Amino acid sequence: MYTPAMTKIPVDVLCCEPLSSQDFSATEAMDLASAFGALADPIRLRLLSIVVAQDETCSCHLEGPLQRSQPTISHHTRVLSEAGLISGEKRGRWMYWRANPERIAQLRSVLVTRSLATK
Amino acid sequence: MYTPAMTKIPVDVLCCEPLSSQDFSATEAMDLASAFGALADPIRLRLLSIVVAQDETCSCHLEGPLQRSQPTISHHTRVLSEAGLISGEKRGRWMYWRANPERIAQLRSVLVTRSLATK
DNA sequence: CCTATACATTGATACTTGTCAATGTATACT
DNA sequence: AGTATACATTGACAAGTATCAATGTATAGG
Repeated sequence: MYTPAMTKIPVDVLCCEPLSSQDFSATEAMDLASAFGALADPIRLRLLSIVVAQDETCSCHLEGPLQRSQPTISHHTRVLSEAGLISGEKRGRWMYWRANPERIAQLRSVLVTRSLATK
Repeated sequence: MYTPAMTKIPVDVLCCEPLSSQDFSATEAMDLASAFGALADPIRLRLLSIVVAQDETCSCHLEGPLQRSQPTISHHTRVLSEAGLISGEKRGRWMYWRANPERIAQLRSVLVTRSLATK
């Protein structure tokens, strides 16, 4: 609302308190943003959901449920892996993927509803 | 590991159990992916961190800390708003932003380390 | 060796995105 | 009315991305 008494108050006070500090450093924000970027694709979200739900998941069993070609699945596992969300181990001809709970928990800890400084 | 006894076992058993169900529907994954996409930018992460830490945040006090032009700030608040992560209210000439705790909590609940089905 | 398999890489294409200058719009004060 | 302010929108451009066909690489079995 706007009352006549406010008309003489300086603009920055009228608007809101100026911001003094930031919770994230620029580099920290870049790392987290790229990790969230790995989750910013429906195929990768469903892929991660499958990997999390299972102890180990073979790449060969992702193409079917996710309805994507082998190179595309390989691309998505690579993105999730480089984001630190999953880790792969090759045994024989097969590639096995596991979720990285610590990294997932780190992203979860960022999604607070009070202040991101209390992470 | 690979033992001689395994050599006669069919490939799909050797590899791992085939996947039967999926935790996310395609449409559900798309909604969540776009929301995570809103977090996939360091400027927006820092912007959200500021908005969460304060009761209300005026757009005019974001350009300085985030070192971005006014149209760019407007763009990012719009992306976060359309993702449901923040809500804006215009009072007079100023735009005030608040965090949406429910939406943030929804994203947090997706980042589980056991099974995404138990969200 | 030779073939088949599982996955990675490359190349190409269409689409999306972050950024800002320029411009538009609504509000507030004179 | 006229001017200044706060923000949104448009347009343009460079950079990034999701996808798959084609190809490369390593492993397993005959």
